[in-house]
Amino acid sequence: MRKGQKTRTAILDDALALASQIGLSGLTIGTLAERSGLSKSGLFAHFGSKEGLQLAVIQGVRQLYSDLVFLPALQRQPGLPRLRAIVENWLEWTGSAKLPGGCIMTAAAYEFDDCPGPVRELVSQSLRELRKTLVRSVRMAVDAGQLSTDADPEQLAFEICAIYAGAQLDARLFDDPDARRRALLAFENLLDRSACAAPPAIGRDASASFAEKH
Amino acid sequence: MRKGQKTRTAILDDALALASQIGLSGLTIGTLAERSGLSKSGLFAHFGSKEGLQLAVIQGVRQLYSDLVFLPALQRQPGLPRLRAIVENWLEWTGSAKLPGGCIMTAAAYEFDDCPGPVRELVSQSLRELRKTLVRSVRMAVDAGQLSTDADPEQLAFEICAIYAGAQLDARLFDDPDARRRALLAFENLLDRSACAAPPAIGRDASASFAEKH
DNA sequence: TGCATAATCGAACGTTCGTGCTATTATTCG
DNA sequence: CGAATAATAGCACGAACGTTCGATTATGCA
Repeated sequence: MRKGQKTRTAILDDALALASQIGLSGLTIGTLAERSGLSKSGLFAHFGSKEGLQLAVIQGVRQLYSDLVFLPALQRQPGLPRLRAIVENWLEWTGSAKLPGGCIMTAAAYEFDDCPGPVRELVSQSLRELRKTLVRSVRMAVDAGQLSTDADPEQLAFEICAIYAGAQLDARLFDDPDARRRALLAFENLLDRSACAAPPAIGRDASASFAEKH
Repeated sequence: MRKGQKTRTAILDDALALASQIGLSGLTIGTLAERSGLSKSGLFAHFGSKEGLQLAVIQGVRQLYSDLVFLPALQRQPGLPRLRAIVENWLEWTGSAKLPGGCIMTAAAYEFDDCPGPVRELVSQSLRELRKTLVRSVRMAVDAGQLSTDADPEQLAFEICAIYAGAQLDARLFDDPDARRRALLAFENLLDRSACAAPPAIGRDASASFAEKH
């Protein structure tokens, strides 16, 4: 790898950490340069503009999402096990990624939702893809007979995303250590609702047991 | 009312609209002064500092919340009707308030969740109060026999907040006109889960009918 | 009406912002 | 090794930032 690429990667590592704390627009070339041990102009040359830096950060986040959330989940069986893995990985990916200030993508979504431009577009597209992945996972679970055919994949995917966004707030704004547990419980409640028409009698015990274990 | 108070109120109106689009830290004294037809220093004198302006904006949002979401809901019977009113009002309050760029409080929550200081504290405290109000409303519904005694008020309140946060993203980032409908559906699903142990047989029809109507 | 006081303005401060340039130092490869 | 090229530093720029202060105008009450 060329030297330039190496420093660019190093810069982005710092940029992700910084952006997770102060946001994408709060991210400043001066402070980032100082933190990375480069001159302002030296750092600037790597991205061409502040917007270029912001886009690079988001691409970095996408890469991390992929590596820490989706790829590991592919090891699990399609359907419910994989969907559960995605949600579990998702809920702790900022920890694994050593991001000191929570999910950059979610914060950017709220930050740029009314600021037209390439950044908003990239964030929007990224989250749409994530949503599609969730929808597909739910569909697989339905096809595998693990969720009821009455389940509404789009609605479920929406609610899963909502749970994630809510968990972020509880964890970071309220400093609530129970946020993850609460989110997982909400997720399992979601699955219960769409559970397969089970052997009559006390049919919801099997899926409810998961939430109790965690 | 003194003249000063009047202009201060006018400034805050513009500030709320602006902050809803570009965020609390994006909000700038220069642009706000221009938009309000005041000089920078003239506007500055009303708030003493940028942080003072930000705090005033959040106080303004709290006032609007109160006027548009909670107070009208107090007209309804305690319990489920009031809880439903809160959620419905909440989901459309930014529209009623003519805020062009979505919910300032939610955006501020993600913006400041890692930035210690009075702003973060005020946002955090405001959302905690909102949460408590929801918990109380759920409890009333339980006491009134409208929700099962098995219902977990804290968990329900968490999920309601999550739904709201999720709806914001769908509406503003995805420009999805179905966001509100989806959110209300998620809410009704939540209530279904905690529905009272009903006259056996097909006990979930009464509460499900609401979602179908909307 | 007159006077104390409140409200607003204008200009300036020192910083920091993003962004160009030109030079200089490193790295890569024939 | 030496030449071509990549990578970085240094410096400067205009603009905008939050903030201060003294001057000026408008307001409200005796």
